[in-house]
Amino acid sequence: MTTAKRDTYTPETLLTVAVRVFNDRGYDGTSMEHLSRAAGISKSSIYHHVSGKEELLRRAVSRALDGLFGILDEPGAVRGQAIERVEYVTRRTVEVLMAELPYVTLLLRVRGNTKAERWALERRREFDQRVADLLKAAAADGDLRADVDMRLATRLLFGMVNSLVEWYRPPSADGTADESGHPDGSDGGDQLAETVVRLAFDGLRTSR
Amino acid sequence: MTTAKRDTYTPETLLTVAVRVFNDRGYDGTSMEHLSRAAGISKSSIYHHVSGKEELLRRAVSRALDGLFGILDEPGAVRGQAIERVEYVTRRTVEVLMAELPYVTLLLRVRGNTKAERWALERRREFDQRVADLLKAAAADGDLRADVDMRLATRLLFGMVNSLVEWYRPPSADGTADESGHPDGSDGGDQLAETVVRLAFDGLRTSR
DNA sequence: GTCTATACCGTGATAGAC
DNA sequence: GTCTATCACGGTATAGAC
Repeated sequence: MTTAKRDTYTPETLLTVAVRVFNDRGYDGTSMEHLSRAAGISKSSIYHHVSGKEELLRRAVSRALDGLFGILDEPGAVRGQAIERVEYVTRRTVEVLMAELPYVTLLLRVRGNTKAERWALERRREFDQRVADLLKAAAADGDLRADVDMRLATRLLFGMVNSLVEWYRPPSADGTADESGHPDGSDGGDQLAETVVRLAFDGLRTSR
Repeated sequence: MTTAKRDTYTPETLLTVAVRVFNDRGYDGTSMEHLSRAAGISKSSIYHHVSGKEELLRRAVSRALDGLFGILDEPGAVRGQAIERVEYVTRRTVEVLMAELPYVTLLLRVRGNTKAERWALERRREFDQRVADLLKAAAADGDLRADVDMRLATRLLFGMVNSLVEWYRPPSADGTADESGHPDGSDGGDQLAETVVRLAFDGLRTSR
């Protein structure tokens, strides 16, 4: 915050490194040894900043959940027709996924083995439920197809949206083409969110 | 195979148990101790049947991949209009996911830390590529929307389809209602595959 | 085919010097 | 704030008796 060059770690900067490794090897597949090598400091130095592996996980999923729940309080999510709110939340969820990619990635992969993980799963279900309620309202308005259960529709919608974490890679900061195997959006920037919404709501087929 | 009651383990029956635990705790989060307790035999007895944890993983993802690649050789996937073949493969993928749920679940969660995992990832990409080619053909026919890159469309389609492993639970054998938190399809049986196809290709919105 | 006992190593975490 | 040294534990895997 104060110094220009951060040469020493804070819990924040350490988190950045840790989340990257967690996403690479999986949380359970990551040892403190792995983290220490990635951070360039010794194992014991890590314990100077955080209480252990699980605190890093807690901080990471917290950040992801804050981003997602924040959407539900935005004007576009609370005002207007249900169908418009649904599309808004969908679009914003894609945007939050892109903006907080590593944190959300970790959140979506949590299994529930520890207390922090179970808490994360519970809050995720809460978020899904809130969105499912929105879908139900839009269906009641006659704006979403009546032949499909809206809980199922919500699951499939999130399945599509959340899959972003498996393949989306942010454009590199220096205009260089990203050749990391997983290509980046290739849609020009925020266009991706719009594409996802159109595909989810209007379908893959040629518009009739 | 020969005896009616299997009281002793074979690699096959052991695999059934192991895959369940892997999916529950994550592969890396599962120790041989966990497996031995779930199987009701000692750790060392497991090594009598399989060479170790990774062989169990290899067998599991193999089975999943066989199921998926099998689809591409079925008549419905090789004959007819591209758009029809795409819908067929999509529907069948859902069905294979349901039929081989635990195995495919494990496949879809593989991270790439070991050789077996990297091989699985590679074959998955191969399958995705084959389907992406089908989508491109259907787009060239003018049957899929021209405003979306078909690689992106394939990813989102698989995102939706593959999400099944996160929430679909097979109906219980004894007709009892499934109250396991994650409700089962609730769509009557094979209807689910049809619903996914309709949602993916025609969208969530009311048909115009 | 299953067991107990054990080898051996990597794990998360701590102590204490600098 | 970082290090080296060390601990107790749990991990995979093996040996050999029954």
